[in-house]
Amino acid sequence: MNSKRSAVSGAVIRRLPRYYRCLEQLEAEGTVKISSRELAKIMDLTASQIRQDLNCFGGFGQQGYGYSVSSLKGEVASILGLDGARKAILLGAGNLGKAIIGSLDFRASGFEMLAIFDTNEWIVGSEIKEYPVLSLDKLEEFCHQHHPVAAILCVPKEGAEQMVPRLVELGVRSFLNFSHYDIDIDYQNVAVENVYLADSLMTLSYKTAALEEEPD
Amino acid sequence: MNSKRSAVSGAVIRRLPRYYRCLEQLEAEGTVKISSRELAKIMDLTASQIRQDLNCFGGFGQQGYGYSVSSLKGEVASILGLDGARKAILLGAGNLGKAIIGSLDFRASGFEMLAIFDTNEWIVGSEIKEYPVLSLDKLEEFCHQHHPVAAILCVPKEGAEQMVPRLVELGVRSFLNFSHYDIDIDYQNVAVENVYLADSLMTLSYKTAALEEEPD
DNA sequence: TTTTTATTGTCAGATATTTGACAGAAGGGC
DNA sequence: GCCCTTCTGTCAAATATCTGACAATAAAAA
Repeated sequence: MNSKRSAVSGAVIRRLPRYYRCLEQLEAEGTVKISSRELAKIMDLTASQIRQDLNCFGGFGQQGYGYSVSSLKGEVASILGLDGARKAILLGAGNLGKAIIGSLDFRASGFEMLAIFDTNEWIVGSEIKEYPVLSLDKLEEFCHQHHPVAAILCVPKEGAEQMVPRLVELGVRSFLNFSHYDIDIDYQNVAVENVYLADSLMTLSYKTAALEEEPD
Repeated sequence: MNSKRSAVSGAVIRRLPRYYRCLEQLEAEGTVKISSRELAKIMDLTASQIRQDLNCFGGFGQQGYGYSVSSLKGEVASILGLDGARKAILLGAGNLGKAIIGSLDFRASGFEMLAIFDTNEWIVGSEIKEYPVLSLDKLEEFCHQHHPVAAILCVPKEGAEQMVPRLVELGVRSFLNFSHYDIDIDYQNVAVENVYLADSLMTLSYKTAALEEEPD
């Protein structure tokens, strides 16, 4: 089933975490089975879309019954790679970096967070939520020793611009990018997930303005 | 030109902030004019798409010349409503809330941030980056007096679930939602922009796993 | 002033994504 | 054990989005 991975469209992939989240909650509520129709109602999608999305990876359902919540959750977790423990580091221990460290569960998302890097000598040597804060000068040394594959960039644009080639050189292959630097530059074999918070705020501005115009 | 607003697809709207960001940088670099082809190269899109995107709102270019960077930037700003000052509040002064307050420029994104609300009595009464932190108990009083139209939700899922109807009741019409509560529930005349940070991390996990599988 | 070149706005075709329809498999009642 | 109902997997049609092509137009060059 995983062999199809490359053929799966981005639209489907972006929905997977939401499926997972929803299944997690259903399981917590004690729901044992669910039909595509019920799930569609909860998630505000069409039943057809859900069946088609899941079928990109395999036939997890059973005709006349539906899907087993726990086993489907397991399948989605496996597709997303949440059962892995890929080594990751975070760069930039400012407000945003601290917020990310504090609010995301790396383990539950398939990563093992190793350390936080920053240039601020005042916090280097301390710990943030169990993770050591190291000096950026030690990046090379650290990477050669521990080989992290993923990096979370919570640094300003200029920082990211300099950091990305350096990290790629050190073997980091995937980036969660919170800076406003577009890592669209196509490195081969590098995965990027951009989160542009400022863009979201502007999109909200647009939507708010649109509301005022036509309160239909 | 704004009359077409409702007909514009979401795909186009989500690209607008990136256009704006790019034009801002070009202007800062002193670029006066730009053709769709040049812009396409910078943004890694097709020239055709750029021309079509912009034409949703009006013909801002000039044949044989291209687009004036500064005037196009102005047009995009106006489309996004960045020239406005819509009153906004932020709920939840935890790590994430502080990070959002610290890293986003509300004024530049069309909003006027009025205040931050939290339940933690230790910080109520203090200020975070010029904005007062108020008790959630004062929400009704505050809203009746100042009429904010937008709210940024940096609270946990349960908090958001309770807060949204309360805020809608108080006249808040648009939400930037960082909680994992899906405000898909269709209130009429309410705009929502969801930012699911945990989803982004899972998506990165998927992409990282995919890299390992086929390093082609 | 005329010609050449650059570049837009627009349209139609291509591609991607979503939806609706239905055959066939599995469960549940009688 | 048989029938009825439920529900999946899949296919084809509908819709949305993107791309390539080109006439029309403005600037630049001659």
